Amino acid sequence: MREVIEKEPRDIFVNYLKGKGLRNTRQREEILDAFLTAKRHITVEELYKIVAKKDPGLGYATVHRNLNLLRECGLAEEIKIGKQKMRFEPPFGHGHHDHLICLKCGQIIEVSDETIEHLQNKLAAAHDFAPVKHKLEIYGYCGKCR
Amino acid sequence: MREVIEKEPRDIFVNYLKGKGLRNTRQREEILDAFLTAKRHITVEELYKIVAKKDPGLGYATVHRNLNLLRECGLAEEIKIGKQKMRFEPPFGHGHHDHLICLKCGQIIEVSDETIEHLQNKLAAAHDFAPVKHKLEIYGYCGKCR
DNA sequence: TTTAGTGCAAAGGCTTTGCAGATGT
DNA sequence: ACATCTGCAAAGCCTTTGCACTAAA
Repeated sequence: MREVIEKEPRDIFVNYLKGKGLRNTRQREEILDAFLTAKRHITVEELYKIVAKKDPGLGYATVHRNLNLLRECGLAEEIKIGKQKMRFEPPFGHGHHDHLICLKCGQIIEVSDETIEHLQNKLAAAHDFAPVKHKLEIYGYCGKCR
Repeated sequence: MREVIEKEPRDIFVNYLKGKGLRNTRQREEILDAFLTAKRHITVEELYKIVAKKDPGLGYATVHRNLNLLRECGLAEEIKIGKQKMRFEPPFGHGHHDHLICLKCGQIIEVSDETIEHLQNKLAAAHDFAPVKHKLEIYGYCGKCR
């Protein structure tokens, strides 16, 4: 009676591939798995090392190519803080991208609050904008570094 | 009777230089001016072209070096969206870093709302965190692209 | 005059691309 | 079978660095 709504990251990816006539390969599975399982904010190099450990022949370029696909379909987002390397962020908690970021030690605390959904809709409505998702980053100092 | 509180971007920069025993040069002035005057989210190349027009001998490396200083003292922030080039964002509206970003055309609408200040303090308080500033990005589709 | 800054060019570091062989569909 | 993928290595693109000269303080 109804289509399965694509909700799981894996489904989103597979559907995206299908929609573009792309194929699903062993390497794609491995990279997707590693990415989704990873700690937050993984670098390309970290991801490469993880997959290369299981699949030593896998190439760096393949990681890049697939990370680009993951970004295109909305599963990966780049973030860069200060001089740190670029990192890719997996989709946490179904659209919760709210972070407290320590300016000193770089620690990132993930938080969540409903208020922001309302705020999002309110701001969007005021600017003829259809919101899809948001990202909130609060910079400051964590308990240890204060 | 009282010190001038460093508030203007220019003062922040000059004080930062002083504090580190660095010098103020013609090139620094030009780059700072161009950066502060620039449209939002300028790329290194765009900034280079602006200053190089006024001062043809000025080198690319100098722009980079000074952009790094601007970042170190908190005046410049890197942002990257999708496959776009890295951009540097000047400090707008005294700490307002709230954007509506169109997923299709890439347009960035700057917005501002007080609610978020409260939200920031609330979230920070709940995690033993001392907030300094925030950045909110709402992704979606603008009126034209909807 | 002393030390940091600049410009240039070379070096680095990371991402993308070209190609031949491998592999989903 | 046919078009896409992969792995490798080369090419590209920015950013950073080394050095001799210039210029703030």
